[in-house]
Amino acid sequence: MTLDTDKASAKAVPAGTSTLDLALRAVEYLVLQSRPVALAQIAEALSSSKATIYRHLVTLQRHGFVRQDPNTGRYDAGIKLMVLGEALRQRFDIVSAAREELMTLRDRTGQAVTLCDVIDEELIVLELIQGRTMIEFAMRPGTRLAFHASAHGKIWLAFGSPERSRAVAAGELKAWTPSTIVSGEALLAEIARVREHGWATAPDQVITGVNTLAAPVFDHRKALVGSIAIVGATQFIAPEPNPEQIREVVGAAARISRGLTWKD
Amino acid sequence: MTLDTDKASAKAVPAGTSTLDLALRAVEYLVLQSRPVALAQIAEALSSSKATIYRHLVTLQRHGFVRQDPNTGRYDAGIKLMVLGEALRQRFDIVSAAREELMTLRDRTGQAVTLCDVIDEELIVLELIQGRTMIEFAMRPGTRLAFHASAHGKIWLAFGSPERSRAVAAGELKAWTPSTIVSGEALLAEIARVREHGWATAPDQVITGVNTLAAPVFDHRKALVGSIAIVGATQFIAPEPNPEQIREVVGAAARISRGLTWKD
DNA sequence: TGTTTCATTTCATATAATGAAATATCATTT
DNA sequence: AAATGATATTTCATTATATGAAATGAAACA
Repeated sequence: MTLDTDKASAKAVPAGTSTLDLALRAVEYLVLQSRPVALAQIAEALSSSKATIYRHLVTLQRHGFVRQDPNTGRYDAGIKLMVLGEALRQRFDIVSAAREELMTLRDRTGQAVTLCDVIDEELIVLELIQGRTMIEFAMRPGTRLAFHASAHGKIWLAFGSPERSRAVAAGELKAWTPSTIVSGEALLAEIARVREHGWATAPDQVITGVNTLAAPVFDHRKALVGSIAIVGATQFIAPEPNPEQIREVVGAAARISRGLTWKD
Repeated sequence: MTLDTDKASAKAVPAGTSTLDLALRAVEYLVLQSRPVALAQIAEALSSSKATIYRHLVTLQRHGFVRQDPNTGRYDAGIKLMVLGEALRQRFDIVSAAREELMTLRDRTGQAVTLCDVIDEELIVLELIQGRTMIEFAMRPGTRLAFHASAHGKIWLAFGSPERSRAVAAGELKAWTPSTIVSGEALLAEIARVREHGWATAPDQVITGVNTLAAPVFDHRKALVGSIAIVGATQFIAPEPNPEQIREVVGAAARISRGLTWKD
């Protein structure tokens, strides 16, 4: 039917509720602000009336998504978002399946360890086992990573669907540091190398002075379900990591994979 | 005007939007489920129609609060909750102000370190610097703690508003372990002791075999703005902690307090 | 005491959410 | 290859309910 195309171009809103849309925008707006904001300001930012926003805030507050500063009466994002975020994170099977191996990996390598998963084409940090450095604060659970500029991402490009790697290589490749791979061709070559080796690195490609060494986790059907990595200063994880580090990371990933075998 | 009272008793809903309320209940429902659920099931659980829920889910999905399983078409909570949760956590001033001291404290004591704050009368873990044990997984940022059954909580009762400690002592005191303080009288005595010492412990009171040693962080006006603690096996943090541990925790708390002095 | 800055409530209006039922889509089974 | 069953999705008439302008209230400030 050609109507679909017409509709899509004419009215970009196929279904949904505008009331809810406004309310969600209010929540996101509040999270972005760094301090509580006045009702009038929210209403103006969303080009809506104070009364409307007010009623939404009341409902949002009742659910804990929004809070009101007891002193100033201004509104702010509520802690429910933090609580729900953590509850959601815990729900990923791989998080509990990998936990012990990740701790062991950190203790054996001395570096911070991260676990990532792709959810709706977004590369998300699900777990961080801290080392002794501060760099890892950039790798908190809930953080989104770039496919082309992270060791985790390269694992997902090398062992995930070909569509994804093609799409990423063809898209815009933002440079985070001077070392970030920005050419599609170079990226595809790097992906091939990663596939061959079975592990990936990203020296100076996310943060200068920091390197990551990642390996893939598969389920019983050989489908990629996660990636794990050690993260540390280039001083500890060289651009060409030492064989023992590689063995540790790849080995831990393989053991987690094995642990997933008997699962659905 | 007496009408207010009448209204309040007759209709408990003073303001707000029912549409939004339904949508938020849908989000919370999805977070609670451990797997994606079918539209019909959500509609039934919230006693609403499929069409209504569908449209809400579309909007929620557009904002990332909800995702749809590409294979089954079923709905699930979206990662936006995780991303927003982490963004929100970062916004608390005390988190960045305390970061370095907390790292130092962990390195000097060898134990995991936590930072808590009270937001809208809820005691929330805002930061966790991991040690080498697994117990700390129960103390992730976003976790809610009980005032009467945690070292952090006792700090907030001892150095916070008298109304709070009175209310908590008078309320129900849930027993998490056999060692949890369940009598209001005993709790008040404990609070007095904490206030006198300047630090609190909770041996076996949250999880058996685990102890916590907490101290208060104040702002320039001597108002309580946070609490920090070391968390570890009772083996490492005795019910009566050794003087050095106490000195470390109380000292770190004092330094963080001092760091807040020049701030608003 | 007057002034500003907020939140909150009221009320008439029509916008926009609603539910029942029809339809589409897809995977799996026969 | 056709049938089945699970699911999402769209349609449409109806009115419930979200809406905005303006009035009010409350509190902090000078």
